[in-house]
Amino acid sequence: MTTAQASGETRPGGRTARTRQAVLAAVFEELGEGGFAALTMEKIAQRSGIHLATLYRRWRGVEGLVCDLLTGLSADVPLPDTGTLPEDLRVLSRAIAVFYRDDRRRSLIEAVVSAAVRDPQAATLLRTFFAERSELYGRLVTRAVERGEVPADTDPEQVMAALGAPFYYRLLIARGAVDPALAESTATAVWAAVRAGAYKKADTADGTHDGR
Amino acid sequence: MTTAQASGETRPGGRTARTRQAVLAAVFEELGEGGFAALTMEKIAQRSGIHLATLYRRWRGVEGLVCDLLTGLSADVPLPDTGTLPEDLRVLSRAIAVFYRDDRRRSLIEAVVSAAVRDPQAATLLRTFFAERSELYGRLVTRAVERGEVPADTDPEQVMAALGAPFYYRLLIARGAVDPALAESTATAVWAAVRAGAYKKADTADGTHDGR
DNA sequence: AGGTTAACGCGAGCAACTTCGCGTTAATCG
DNA sequence: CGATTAACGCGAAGTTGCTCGCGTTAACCT
Repeated sequence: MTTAQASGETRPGGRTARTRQAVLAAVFEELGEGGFAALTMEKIAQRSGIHLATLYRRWRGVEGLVCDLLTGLSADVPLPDTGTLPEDLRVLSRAIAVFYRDDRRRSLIEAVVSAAVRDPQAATLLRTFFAERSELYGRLVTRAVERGEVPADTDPEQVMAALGAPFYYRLLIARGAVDPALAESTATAVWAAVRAGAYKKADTADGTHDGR
Repeated sequence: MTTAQASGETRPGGRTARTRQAVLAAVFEELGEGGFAALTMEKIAQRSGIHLATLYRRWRGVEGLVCDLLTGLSADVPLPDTGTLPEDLRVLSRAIAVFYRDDRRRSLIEAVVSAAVRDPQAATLLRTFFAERSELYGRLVTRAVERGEVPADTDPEQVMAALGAPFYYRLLIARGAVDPALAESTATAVWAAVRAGAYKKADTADGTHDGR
């Protein structure tokens, strides 16, 4: 009891981090070849060189793996700031389209959505992940409100959901390619809808919008 | 060889149809309680009273079951015809929202999307199913074009995709309830976008738009 | 440097899912 | 009405996926 490390300490440095990186890299590459359907624990073990039992111990299964990969997916898409909302929307929309041109990223989203249907833990992760993104990119809208470009009670999160929705419809339902045309039409549509006041706050609840 | 029924004939009448109906009903109810995650072949066998081996023989697995159920899902949503496109869009949007208030329907869509990620056959089914629906409800837009309400080269299928997208985003990504507010904002947004000409045909291809 | 103990490698063992062969039931037709 | 044969019921066998116990490696601390 003289030592400080005592009982159940976690040990994140060195080897642990290295195996994690190797495994997640293997998952990402494997997703590129055959998608989630072909994603077997055994294949990942082979490709990463990490033993099968270790994978099950740390990640429980393929659901856990893709979830971990999603959280580690850095926000490669920068926050646009062109000065006007329609341009910001267009830039962001194009960036999303480019983002999903990569089969590995596309398959990753498919995988997490599929996992979320089966596993409540994955569902929570997915929800919070996109909520954070919506909040982050919602700054575009907040700035536009401050500039007086759009109605003052425009809800940034609704706008960002509207911007993303067509892409995920294309990915998951229509199951077609995410092409530049989709990016353009989506940006145009959202801008028109925002101007028309389609995304006002508290459509369902009444009152108490902050008077700041 | 004198008989006409000869070799490998299928036999759709009577018992076969009855078991199919019993099984699909069991799947539908089971989806209501616990969703796709809790959908086990054995549970369906118990609830429907059909033997496990029969289920595997006819449907291969849970993916096949939910796919069959989707195709049998009759179009309960009628085609609106109020006289103006914005009203038609609003009525249809509300109908979709009501449609997905039923947990069984919601879980069914989740299940098929999840299955489509894993099974190419389910993916094809999903794509064609929604393509047919888009084509069907696209008549709303075609009529509006004929009335001169919207730009002549408005693409009906794009409009219908735009109308559906926010609901599936809510269902699959945000994983929240489909509330009336979503229906209203979606209808308003799509109408504004259509007026702004966001959904013109052949954004990606050049030239040769038909001169009628 | 040396001790302690997470984290990993390894193979066997367990459990759930899926399929197979055969006998039985009930559509379909002469 | 009687013959034929899909489709189904039944239990057992086969396969896959996952877990467990134990020995080994290498971080972390003094």
